[in-house]
Amino acid sequence: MKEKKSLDTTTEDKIKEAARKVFYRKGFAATRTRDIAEEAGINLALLNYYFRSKQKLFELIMMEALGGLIKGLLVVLNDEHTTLEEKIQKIVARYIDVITEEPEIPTFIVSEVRNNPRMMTDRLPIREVLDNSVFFRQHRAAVAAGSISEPNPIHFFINLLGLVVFPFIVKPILMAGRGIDNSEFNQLMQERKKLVPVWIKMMMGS
Amino acid sequence: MKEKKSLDTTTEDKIKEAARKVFYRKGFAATRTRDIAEEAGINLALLNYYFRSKQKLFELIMMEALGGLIKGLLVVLNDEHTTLEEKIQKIVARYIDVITEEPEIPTFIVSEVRNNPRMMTDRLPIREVLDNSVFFRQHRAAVAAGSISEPNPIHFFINLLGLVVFPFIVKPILMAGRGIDNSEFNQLMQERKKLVPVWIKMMMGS
DNA sequence: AAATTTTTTAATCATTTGATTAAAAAATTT
DNA sequence: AAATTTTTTAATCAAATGATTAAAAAATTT
Repeated sequence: MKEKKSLDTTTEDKIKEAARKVFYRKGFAATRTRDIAEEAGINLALLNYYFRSKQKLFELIMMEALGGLIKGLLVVLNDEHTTLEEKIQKIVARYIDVITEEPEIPTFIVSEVRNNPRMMTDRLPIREVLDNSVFFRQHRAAVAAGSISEPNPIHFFINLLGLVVFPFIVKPILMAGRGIDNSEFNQLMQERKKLVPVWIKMMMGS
Repeated sequence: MKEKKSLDTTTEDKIKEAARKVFYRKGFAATRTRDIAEEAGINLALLNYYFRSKQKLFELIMMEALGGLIKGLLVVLNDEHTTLEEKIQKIVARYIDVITEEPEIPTFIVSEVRNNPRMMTDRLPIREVLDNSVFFRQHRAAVAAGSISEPNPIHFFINLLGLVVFPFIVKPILMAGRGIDNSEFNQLMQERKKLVPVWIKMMMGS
């Protein structure tokens, strides 16, 4: 019989959280299993004891990261009771909040997908899910009705996502290159919760 | 006396080009010096003979990449004889062309700057150069005149850059997740040469 | 063409790194 | 509390990897 013994956290969780932190910050290739062990304050062998290998541990972290982001998105995207405009507001606000909590996640995903693009496709049928979403049905309807001028949903989606995510991707450059510190950056992102939906409306609207 | 003996290319250049290719694709940490040697078709020891170390070779590639991007930008940004609007058009068109030639460069830079943010600041005084550019003088003038509604130049610049660069960053996701192939992607980017300046005007204009 | 310098190669080193093992320690069951 | 199972540790392995060396080959100079 297995028992939950969450005196603080279990060893397994400590390792997973340490791995997440280090992988997010440095990526798979630059991460040493010893970095993770040290971060978690455990013996190196425990990592392999609980997770078999660095690769396996990494895949777990990556799938949880992708899964978390996508699941949250789909809930909003498939809400039958909100307008397109409301969905945009929700997506923007939610993603800015989620990524503010874990600012390294976009670069982490982008970097790792570069090395292994099949990661995205092999496990999740993104395309079908997106195309059949309420969101894109509403988008097509808006295009047909003439209230959205740019007909290509790819441009629409890239712009929406880019205006939200790109600032986090260049955050290190902004912080190093301009004199922007963390709280200043976060304030800018909070501003964008209101700004991005307005901008999108201005851009894509007729 | 040194002689140019460009029978095709010199060994040194072969190594540098191979290094560029491999570093761009896989990043510093995931690149093995043996990968570079193989790509260049040379003996491994030659890499160290010509460039001392992997690290030195990498820094050379990175500085050339950054330098190329920034130098091209500054020329446009500081042209006294073009309007703000014309500058935006030029920046968008130029960057889309340059990055289309070398689509991996944005993710390369973003990934590596994450691991070493001081790379950006230590060698190039980005901040001063940007703030004193004709471009931002014109931007401030446009804000003062009321023809641009969003006063914060950071938002302005992030949006401009993001609308251009972000698609390339998520290109692997688009190609894997959606059924977009290379020529389709490039066509979309060519479309954006016209679209982005219009969008920017709609977004940021009053 | 002999001498010298530059370039290239094969072999090897020393470290790093992911992973395993055998034994100790702790927890759980009987 | 003895036996068993689970968790943790220290030591070590084998492969990968950045770098060096000494010698060979090629090019250049004298």
